[in-house]
Amino acid sequence: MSQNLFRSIYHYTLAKELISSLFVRTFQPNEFILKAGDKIDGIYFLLSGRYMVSSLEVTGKELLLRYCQQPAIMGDIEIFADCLVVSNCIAVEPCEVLFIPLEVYETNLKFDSKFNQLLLKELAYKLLTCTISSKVNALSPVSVRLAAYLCSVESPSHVNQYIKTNSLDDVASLIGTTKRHLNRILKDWTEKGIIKREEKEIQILDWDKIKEISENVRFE
Amino acid sequence: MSQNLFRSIYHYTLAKELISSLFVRTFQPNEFILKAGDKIDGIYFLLSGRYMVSSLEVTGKELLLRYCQQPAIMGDIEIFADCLVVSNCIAVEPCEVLFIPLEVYETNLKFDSKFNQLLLKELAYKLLTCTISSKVNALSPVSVRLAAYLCSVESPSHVNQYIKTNSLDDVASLIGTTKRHLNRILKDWTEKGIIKREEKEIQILDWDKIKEISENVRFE
DNA sequence: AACAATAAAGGACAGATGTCCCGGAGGGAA
DNA sequence: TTCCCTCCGGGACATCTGTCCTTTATTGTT
Repeated sequence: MSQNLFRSIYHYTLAKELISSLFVRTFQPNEFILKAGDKIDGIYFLLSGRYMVSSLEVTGKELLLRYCQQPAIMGDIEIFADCLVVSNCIAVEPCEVLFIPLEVYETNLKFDSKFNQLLLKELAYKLLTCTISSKVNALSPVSVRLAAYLCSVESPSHVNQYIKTNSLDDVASLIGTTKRHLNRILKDWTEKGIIKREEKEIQILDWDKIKEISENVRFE
Repeated sequence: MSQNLFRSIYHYTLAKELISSLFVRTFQPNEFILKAGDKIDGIYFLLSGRYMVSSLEVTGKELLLRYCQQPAIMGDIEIFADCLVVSNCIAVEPCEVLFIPLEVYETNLKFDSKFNQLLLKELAYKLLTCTISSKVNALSPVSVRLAAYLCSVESPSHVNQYIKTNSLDDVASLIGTTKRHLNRILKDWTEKGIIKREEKEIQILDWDKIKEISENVRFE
């Protein structure tokens, strides 16, 4: 998919103003790539790294919508649904992002059907996964969502079976529950020997069990 | 939006094979327009009527994803995410649907940027609403979801404040709960004079109250 | 070191929701 | 009419989850 992207953009390398208007931004972990409520200024293509998408509720709760890795596009919903940024996009690893200003899209890429196909594919994929997580949120208990969260967070940089709980409170609001309840579940898992808690970290002793509990749900 | 659709399609009225390959299908209430698991054969544009989108869970539960009215497009997710039909689309009113076979899209419309913009807009809109319902499913109690369901179902043909409960069981699974629990809520509302139950129907006495309970959530 | 401020874990309780099941109403067949 | 079957509403109970609060651990300050 990313090849298509570059092939598609490559068409325009002859147009100097296009080349010069594209640039790569980098974001550090916990940095906002997009912030809910902001006005959208272009299309963002993730080149490397991982970010998470979450939304802030009226209740003050933050709800995790999904984790994304390359290829992933930000800003598409807002541009086509013509609305303000609806969800926060927050880097969880250092992220390189190719930025295409809105004007450049409007004047150059809007009429490129290859590029549009790329956008269509991305939106369809997002919708597919959103549909799934909508169902999960409706029907799965917290233990499943927590296991799914752990599986989703697992990444090459975490192979060491340690998950930094960037505060249990955060994790709780991300999956739509409370710290109190997470503690209950973690205690239960500890007694069953699935995990071990030490310091501020959770050590997963039995990944297979966690995966089993997650019922194959993933936030991605 | 539908004007755009027709303008976009109008471009091709000179191509006889295109004209002859487009046709309108009609579906009666409760008839499947798309059935989960089927192979997708084209793009469907709703011209009139209403349908609902629901998905069948492994648990055997059916979960309501949204209600749709014109303008609405079916088949786009499946075509662009290249997958089998993911959700059932079931007519709830007589529906007229313009059908564009996949080959016609591939050979004629795929390169029409106006048409693609239309598709992008639709997908972005769906994603926006799906994001919202995902949050609702995660954070709203059943009473809110039930009120929201009633408000979503309310339509010109239902002005008479009667909602046919196409079996409480159906409604229950649609909003991701059980009939038992719906009965609890309905009993409570009855005692508060918000509704009245008679025969197999629910009469809404106080729409304002229902709307208040729904917290502005809608399945559409 | 002693104290104060803050955060984390978990107990107690309440409310929301699911499961199981029973009894009554309605409808069809003999 | 009588019997039987099915469906519906709701009681009883269990489980899941949230809220409130206490206790303990941790960290920073003097």
